[in-house]
Amino acid sequence: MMAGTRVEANDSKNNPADFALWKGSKEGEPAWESPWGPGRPGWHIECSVMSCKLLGESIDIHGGGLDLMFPHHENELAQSESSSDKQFVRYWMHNGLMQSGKNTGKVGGGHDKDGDKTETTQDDQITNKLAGSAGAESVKTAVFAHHHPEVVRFFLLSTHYRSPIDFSMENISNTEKSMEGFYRMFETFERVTGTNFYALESPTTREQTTDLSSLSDESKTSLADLRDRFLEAMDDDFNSGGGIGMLFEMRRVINGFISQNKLEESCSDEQKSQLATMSTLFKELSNLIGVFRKPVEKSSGADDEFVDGLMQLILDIRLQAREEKNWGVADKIRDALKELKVEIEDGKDGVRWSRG
RNA sequence: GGCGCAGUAGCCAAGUGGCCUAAGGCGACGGAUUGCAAAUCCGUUAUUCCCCGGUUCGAAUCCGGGCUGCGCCUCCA
Repeated sequence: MMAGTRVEANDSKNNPADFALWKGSKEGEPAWESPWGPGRPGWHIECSVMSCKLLGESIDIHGGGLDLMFPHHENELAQSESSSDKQFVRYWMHNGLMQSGKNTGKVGGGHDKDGDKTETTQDDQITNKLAGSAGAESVKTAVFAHHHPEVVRFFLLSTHYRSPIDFSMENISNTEKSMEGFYRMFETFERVTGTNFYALESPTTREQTTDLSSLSDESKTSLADLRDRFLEAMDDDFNSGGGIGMLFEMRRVINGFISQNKLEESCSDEQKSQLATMSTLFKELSNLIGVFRKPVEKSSGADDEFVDGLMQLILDIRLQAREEKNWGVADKIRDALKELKVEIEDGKDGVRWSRG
């Protein structure tokens, strides 16, 4: 590092590489007595101390944003090892920063980069909120108001942790859309087997991995291959994006099994059990990255008795119209409901509806 | 100015020397299915990986030089 290239070298330092271990406290700040007067630990000390106290003098993995490499992690390393005389960290994992197309900069940090604010989009508003001082709390209000945390998690995992990720409502919506197919698959699973996907007991260790021996050779081979590739990706520096690709492929295999054998129409006990095996493997792997562990609660009043009653009435009328081949009325009802963000699907075994 | 990260299809994104005539998702288009849709399944959608050189039998992947975006080199954490 070239000391003092951007900021004047500080005269009070004996060495330009020196950094503050202890800071004098300002008005109103918590302070402790010390040989140098009332003060508090410097930022780097806080982390060294907490890490040492809670995790020991040596730890396996230290994570953090790329932006903290210098000076924070380097200083932590220097002081921790000077103090303990032991290796502080075995592996450093630095994640790429989240950035947002226009108003770039790190999201949720303490810096206030003033960009030219010529026009304001929804993304800008949210980005501005994220970059504000309220930090984590505003992330919650801004993003989680529109998207379930599971979607946000999936979004973050869809790219490699070391890569920068572009934050935008469009990108998150895209992720949400891509995930709908998974939730629909779980619903189909329940219709076919009569049991809930989330109730499946899936293994949590590699040794106990789901036993695929009851499956046909074809499904067994493709699923085992996808499992191997998933684990290979995750073993390779936590390549969650690569792993997620395998999850999508497993979805296709499972949906294909359901579709080819017309399981929605009739399903033998053996087929139910095979479907459960496939889904268990899917659950095993997806749970590894922390998704699809528990049901996502419906946001709108899906279990509202009044709404249910009304919907039942409307769908009965539409069913009658369809039986009389009165497509005009049937389609009018479907279109009108769509306007109200209620989706209708005519399945083999009846009509399904869902609020968007 | 120094150091670091990134640049892959319309968009998102994996792949970092031969398995790449480059996963997967979204979108688009065709087919099966459907009364029509929706959902699902099948197929098509990058001879090419920011640009220019080089190394190599072989490069998206390595090296050199550009261009572009971002981070750090301040305070705060």
